[in-house]
Amino acid sequence: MSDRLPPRAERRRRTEERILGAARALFAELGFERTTIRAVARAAEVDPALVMQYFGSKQELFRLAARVAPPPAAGLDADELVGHLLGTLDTKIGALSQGSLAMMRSMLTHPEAAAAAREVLGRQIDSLAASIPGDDARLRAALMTVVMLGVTVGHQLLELEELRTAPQEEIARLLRPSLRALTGQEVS
Amino acid sequence: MSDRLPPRAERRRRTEERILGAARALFAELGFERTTIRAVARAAEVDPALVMQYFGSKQELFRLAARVAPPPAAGLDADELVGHLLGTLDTKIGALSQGSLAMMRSMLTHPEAAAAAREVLGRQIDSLAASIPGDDARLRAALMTVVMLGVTVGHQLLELEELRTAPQEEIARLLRPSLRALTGQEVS
DNA sequence: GTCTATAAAGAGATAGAC
DNA sequence: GTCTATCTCTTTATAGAC
Repeated sequence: MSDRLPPRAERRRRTEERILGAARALFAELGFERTTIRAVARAAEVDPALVMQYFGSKQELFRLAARVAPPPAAGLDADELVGHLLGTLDTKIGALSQGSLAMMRSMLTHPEAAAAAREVLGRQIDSLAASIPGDDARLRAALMTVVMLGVTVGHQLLELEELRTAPQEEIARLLRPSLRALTGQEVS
Repeated sequence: MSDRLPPRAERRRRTEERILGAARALFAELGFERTTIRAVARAAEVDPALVMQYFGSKQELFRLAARVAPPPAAGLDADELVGHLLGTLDTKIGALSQGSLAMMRSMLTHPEAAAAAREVLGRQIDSLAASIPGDDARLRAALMTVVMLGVTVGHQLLELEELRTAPQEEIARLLRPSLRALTGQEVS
């Protein structure tokens, strides 16, 4: 145990992180089924057996790679709400986190990804519903959530030409009144 | 060649149709990768080799099973447009055609399904854009399309609780102003 | 025409050498 | 600790018996 950076643990941590990064990228691009342990290992420049050694199974590797950050806190009014949702359209550089993309890519075909998606979307619905008045707040919140889901799927995963080439602000500008309508507020 | 229903051709046609039906159901539920020729054959009560004999490959079977009806013609005003879109929310009985569901289930993970989805959505965008005025008609049409996509994915494929339990008319009622806003019309 | 048997390929996972 | 080699399983697809 030298008291410089301990090469053992530190190197291991970095290798794990490199593998996870490669896994995120491949899962996000290809989905669970078409991504192989071998391909992840190749991309991370390690031996396939090492991936298994570190993560135990492909399933577990996916579980860690597709982990998604919890949505930011709630307690906003309707205007702030819409602004925040539109802000998540960070088409800009890194787009969505690779982890979220990995989860979304497989959410229609992989049971565990589907469960994760339902949970994340459910939390977003809870969060939005808390800021919307009325009996139908939950349904409105669910619709706002799937509207954003549709835009994200169309843009990031299907890469529809019309959305890919439009500036983010333009999309946000057109979407804002549409989301506002779902909050049940009158047009201000 | 008797001149009653020729048993040969007719029986073959029916068997093909039974296989296609089973394939649609399984592809719609599980997606391309997790659906096996064996499972399709079992569901259709035929021999796996027969499926291959009739359709040549799993790819070709999917191509036929995931064929989707072309969208109905255009030429409507904005109001009719929104009404028509909301009408396609046929949550009622058969939901969407099994073929469309099969295509959508795999659109994020199967290259051919993705291409088919882009084509179908592209045609819908064309159709909608023709009825919307303004320079940004195509972007507006694309947003309307992905909004409906998000609702359908959330409802039919992810089966989000809030959408599953809501009556179709309620969803349509809340969604209408939101879609209207995307057409660029003033609220009437 | 229909099915049995099998070929061929690719995957995840594991045991043991170094 | 890392990798070589392999095991085992499952799949699509095919060839040939009946």
